[in-house]
Amino acid sequence: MGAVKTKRMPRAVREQQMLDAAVRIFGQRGYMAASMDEIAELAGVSKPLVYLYLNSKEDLFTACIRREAGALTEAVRAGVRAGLPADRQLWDGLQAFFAHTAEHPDGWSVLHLQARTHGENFAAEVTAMREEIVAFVTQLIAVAAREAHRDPDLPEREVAGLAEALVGAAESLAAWANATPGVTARQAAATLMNFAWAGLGNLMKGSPWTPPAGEV
Amino acid sequence: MGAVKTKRMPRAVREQQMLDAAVRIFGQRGYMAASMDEIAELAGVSKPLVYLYLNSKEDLFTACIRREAGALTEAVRAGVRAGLPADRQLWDGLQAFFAHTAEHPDGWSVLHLQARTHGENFAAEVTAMREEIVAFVTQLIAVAAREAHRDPDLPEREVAGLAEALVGAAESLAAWANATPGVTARQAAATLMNFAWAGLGNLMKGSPWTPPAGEV
Amino acid sequence: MGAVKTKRMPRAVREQQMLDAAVRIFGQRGYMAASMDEIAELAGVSKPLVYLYLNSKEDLFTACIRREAGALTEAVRAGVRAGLPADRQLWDGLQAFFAHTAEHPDGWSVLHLQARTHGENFAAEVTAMREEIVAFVTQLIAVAAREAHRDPDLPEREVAGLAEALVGAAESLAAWANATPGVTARQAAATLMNFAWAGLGNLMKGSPWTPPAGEV
Amino acid sequence: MGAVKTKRMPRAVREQQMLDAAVRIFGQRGYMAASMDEIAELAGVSKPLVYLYLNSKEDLFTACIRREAGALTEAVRAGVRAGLPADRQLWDGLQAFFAHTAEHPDGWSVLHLQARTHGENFAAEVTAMREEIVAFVTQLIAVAAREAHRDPDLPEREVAGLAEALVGAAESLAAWANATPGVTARQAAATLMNFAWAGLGNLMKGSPWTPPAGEV
DNA sequence: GATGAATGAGCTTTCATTCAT
DNA sequence: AATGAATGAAAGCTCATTCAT
Repeated sequence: MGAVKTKRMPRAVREQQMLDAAVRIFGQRGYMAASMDEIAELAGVSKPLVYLYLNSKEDLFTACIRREAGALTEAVRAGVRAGLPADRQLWDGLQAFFAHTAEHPDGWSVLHLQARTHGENFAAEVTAMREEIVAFVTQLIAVAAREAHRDPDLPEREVAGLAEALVGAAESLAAWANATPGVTARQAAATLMNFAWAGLGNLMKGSPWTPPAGEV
Repeated sequence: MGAVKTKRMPRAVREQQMLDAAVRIFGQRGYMAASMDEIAELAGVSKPLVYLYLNSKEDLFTACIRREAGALTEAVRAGVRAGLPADRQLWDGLQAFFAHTAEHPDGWSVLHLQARTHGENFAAEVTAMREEIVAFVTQLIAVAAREAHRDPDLPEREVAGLAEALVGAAESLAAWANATPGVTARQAAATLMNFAWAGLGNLMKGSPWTPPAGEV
Repeated sequence: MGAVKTKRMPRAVREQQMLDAAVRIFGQRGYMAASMDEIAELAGVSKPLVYLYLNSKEDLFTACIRREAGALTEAVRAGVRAGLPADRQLWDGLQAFFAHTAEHPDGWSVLHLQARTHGENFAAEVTAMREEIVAFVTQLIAVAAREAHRDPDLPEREVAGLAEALVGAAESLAAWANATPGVTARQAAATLMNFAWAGLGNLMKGSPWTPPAGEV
Repeated sequence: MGAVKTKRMPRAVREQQMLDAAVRIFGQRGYMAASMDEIAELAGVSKPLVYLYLNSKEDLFTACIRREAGALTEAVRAGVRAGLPADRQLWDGLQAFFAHTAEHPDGWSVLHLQARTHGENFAAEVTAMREEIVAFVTQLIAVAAREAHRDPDLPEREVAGLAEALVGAAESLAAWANATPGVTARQAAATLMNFAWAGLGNLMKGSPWTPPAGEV
């Protein structure tokens, strides 16, 4: 027959199907425009089952945010190896970040656009993840400063601002790379590394940052 | 007295009141969660009048976007004087940008968050404005390269990516500055200039970009 | 310049303009779907003026019905000359009726369709006119019976039913003639005369009614 | 007990209840004046259920038209037996028609008044049914002509006009019979048969059409 | 004689959510 | 484990109607 309506699956599996559907719908329509009807239909289940498992639209959306946030941080974490020089760690992390967002546009839409536009509660979920990433970058900058024997230390707030700017630039480039055909994750990462590490000033003088040799 | 229900005003005035109210509600609630009832009430008029003048929720939102986009670009334009060195122009422009977004948080929310999350038509309105700004920055980078006698020229796509990153970082810092008490527009602009002009690498070596002397 | 907005005209003229517009809109859109806005615009005046002169939507519609009913009965009356034989009077009246309805489709729509579909009050207005016409036809039938020396008289209710059927057939043919290209008022009248005067039975036997000679 | 709020019934049943209510309200108030609220209330359900099952006001109205049109043609069809003489078939059909319209005044109002006054789409639904009936009558007239050995044949357009007139007269008499106390379906049918078959001319001469003998 | 400004009331439609099985 | 049947509440939008000039 073909697309038989598969029935009676364990709860964990069903839940993932529902989240898959929800992320897709939320990512494409937006939180408010998404209807529980559509999500249930895409998930291939009845609406009451969605409510039985996920409780409410709010809870469902929160679950989506959490899952996608977890997946993204996990992808970045997996791309970075501690112990390497700071710029190498940043380079690896950025590549992982751009690759993941390119592969999961709906998830990225949920995190970057939808969650931030529909109330403090949802925004807070993303903020938590974002702060984790900002903290990682902050610490990388501090390490780099130490590696460069910078003295005195950069003021803390200054570092925070720089990390914020770096992360913001990355988020923005993710959208740009997704929207501009022919821009790969690697290119996006390289552009950002140049911008961040060498700075426009150095670029002008012809001394850009260069990707580490011997990479895949 | 105070908020007396003022009556019978010319259309142009009423329209501005409605846009004021709409920007506030849209900025705080989001496009979909905003109700025409609430907007009308905040504007101090009945709903039919809103429809009579602004036509529909979509048209009202578009009108908000256009007005706020115009105000923002105008503010930046007014902050920059052509003829000055590129870094000075960027510095002035960033200060104007951060000052304006700090003073009009709802307008900024409409442009940066709401308009991009609710359909291509709205997003296109913002994209138009954003491209204007990106073009301005792109040209500044090109001028800077010429001033620095960079040879050969930076590839075009590379410049586009850099401009994109710079603008993205600025947008991100605007939100950060608004949310972090004690961060002024000037400080946000300085952080970003450092990041962009000197680059993290130079910062590490202790040679940051410095604001031009003799400023207000 | 061209369509200058003519201003300040005597009340009677303005009222006719309004009724013209109203008949057109009511006839095409229907009573409920017609909006006072549209009528005022088509009449070239502001809405308050319509209310000043015609009072309310209901009154306006009633005024339309009365005017169009008057025009129709007047047209039929003008087509008939008393003193002629009954069939000649009927033939003349039918021609006048079909000619008038063909020339005033919106007015006919108001009378035949709209007025009967929107409440007893409006329907009653039309019924008054219709009864006048039915009475005229009833009397023609009675005259014809006398001319034919029919004995005994047809029962009254029977005559009423026949008149009703004749008028109903005429109304129906009016719509049919308007909708069927190439059918003239004269042809419609001839078809109905055949049907009514000769009857299908006679038609079958090859003895139809024939239009009176020496006509225009 | 009585009108207990019966709950939880199968969809098909509920749909019929909704159509019953809708025909009643549409028939009495008219399409536009009918409110979905009122229909839902009369059907004993909530408004969302009406929309869930019938989709929209337009679709609901169309469903009403279709159901009532089907019921009417079915009633007429059931009243007529092929193989009998043409006048007998017409006589039977008319009786069935007048009986059905008398028993379902709201349905008849929907078909005859409302559907024709509110847009081409609705009118087209009725026109389809009406054409079926006109075609039936047209063919009866043709058969009658053959039975009477009429030579030459009546021109086609003439027959069409006659059928149109006959049907129009029937429609008109239906309203008249409903509104005139004491007029039965049988009497209405007899009046129309006289009018149509004998013609007024023959009636005058005292040779009316007579109902077939030995009828129920 | 004529109008720009304004509104109360009501309409169709949709949605998140629950009940009974 | 799963669903067909059902709804309270609210949203966007329109309309006949009036006020103040």
